[in-house]
Amino acid sequence: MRNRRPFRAIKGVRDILPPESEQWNRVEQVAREVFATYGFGEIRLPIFESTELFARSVGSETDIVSKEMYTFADAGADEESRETQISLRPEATASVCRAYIEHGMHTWPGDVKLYYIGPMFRRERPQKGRYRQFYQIGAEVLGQSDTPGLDAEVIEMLLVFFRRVGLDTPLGEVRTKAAEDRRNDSSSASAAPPHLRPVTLFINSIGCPACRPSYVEQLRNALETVRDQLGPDSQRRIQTNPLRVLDSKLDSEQAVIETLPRITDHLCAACREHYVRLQEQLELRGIPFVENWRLVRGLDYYTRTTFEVTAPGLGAQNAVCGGGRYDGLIELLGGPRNVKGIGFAIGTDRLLLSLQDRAQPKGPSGKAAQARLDAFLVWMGSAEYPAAVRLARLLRAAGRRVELPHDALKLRRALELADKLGARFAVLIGEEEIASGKFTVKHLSTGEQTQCVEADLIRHIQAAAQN
RNA sequence: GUGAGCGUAGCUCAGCGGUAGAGCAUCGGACUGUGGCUCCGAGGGUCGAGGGUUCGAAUCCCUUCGCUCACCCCA
Repeated sequence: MRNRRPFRAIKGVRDILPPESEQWNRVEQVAREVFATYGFGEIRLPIFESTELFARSVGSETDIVSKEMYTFADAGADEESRETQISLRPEATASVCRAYIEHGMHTWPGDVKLYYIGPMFRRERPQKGRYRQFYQIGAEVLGQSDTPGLDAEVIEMLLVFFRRVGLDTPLGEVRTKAAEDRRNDSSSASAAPPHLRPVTLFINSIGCPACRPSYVEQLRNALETVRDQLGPDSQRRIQTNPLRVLDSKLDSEQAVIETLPRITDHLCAACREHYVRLQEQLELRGIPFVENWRLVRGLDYYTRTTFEVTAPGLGAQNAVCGGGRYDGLIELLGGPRNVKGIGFAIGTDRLLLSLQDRAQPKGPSGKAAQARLDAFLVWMGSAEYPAAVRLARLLRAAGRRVELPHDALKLRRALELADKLGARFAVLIGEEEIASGKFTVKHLSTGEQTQCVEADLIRHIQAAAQN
């Protein structure tokens, strides 16, 4: 603490340090594997885009665009250019759509399935599970198809991922005839114990340009009649965005909101049909869901299907994933007509929070627990150092994790360090070892010590690492 | 943008008017080629910052900054 004002991370951003960063890599790796089995390929996107892209797609009246984006003028750009205003991406669906159009992906065979992994930026007040730089794992399907089976498969993939990564995710088997018969045979239905607090899937349909406007008008009228029972935020939204009133959390507004007209009662025939069939498709896949007519996503581009997954252990911000269908977005951004889209975004920070919330105090803890060292090389004098360097290179080439101190340490000190770093073996390289050509290998948890030549030593350490 | 709680050593915290402490961690010693245990010792703080009250402030008051949680909104 020498400096008067040491540098600190900017508000709302944070470092993810080694033991935890391994979990992040694991989670992201599972996503890659699961998504690949569903035919998705990774798209790597720019961190910033034209501000206009987000204004058009997410919606210029949304909170995200109107007050949460990190926007700046690109210094080198032409004053007249539309590209002058740049924003750090607050979400990635807009970028995926831009890339889809830019690269003519509508000519690709079949549906275009893409996933992305990376940071997003929103200038909000930080709180538990919410950061100004946060991370998302997202997936999008773009193409001609808008069949509910596709929506259901995207949700299935999401839940398979959650389960693989270790969240308690209720996910039954696919309901074939044979599966139904088996189910009926077993007398006791195996309901999940309530204390497990599994993730919950909420679904809704928010209609399409054919039916939503008239519903919004009805809702607005209904809201006007109860205006005096609403708080200032909700009163303001009666004009700006009546749908947003629905997901208010104010206790004082809950009773009134329950009396409002519900969009699911005002869908057009096509949207109604789509929503009903979505539910059938979810049931077919053994996916439990909860209808939530108040689930209104905050982005303008959504149509029909919207969904959200909440997980335990997260505080007030308990949504780990949000998603939905956005059938008009590609065209809105100047792309080809009739390209439909559906996708989701998982909040990685929140996912990790929920995983860490599960009690899991097994095994060694601390720095030593994660990346376990296979060997700590102990050399006694500068004459033995070259032999240690050579051995380190050989062991590492074999894939072992090796620590080689580069300053002379007393033996006592070296073994103590090896122990603290959680090494499995200490290899002693001193005068005796050089003279005999045999290294001394000490197994640190048992204290057993043996002597062996280089080839045997490597085999020995390899073998122990395989279990 | 609004509200509440909290800021003392690297970490977790005690002290709450009399001039800075503990545990853990780090480093050294007891212990010259044998770690985990024990014992001894050391380093490390403008008690978040600024102002006020007082003979005297880490302690009381005000302001400010930071962190956390919540509202808002979203992942």
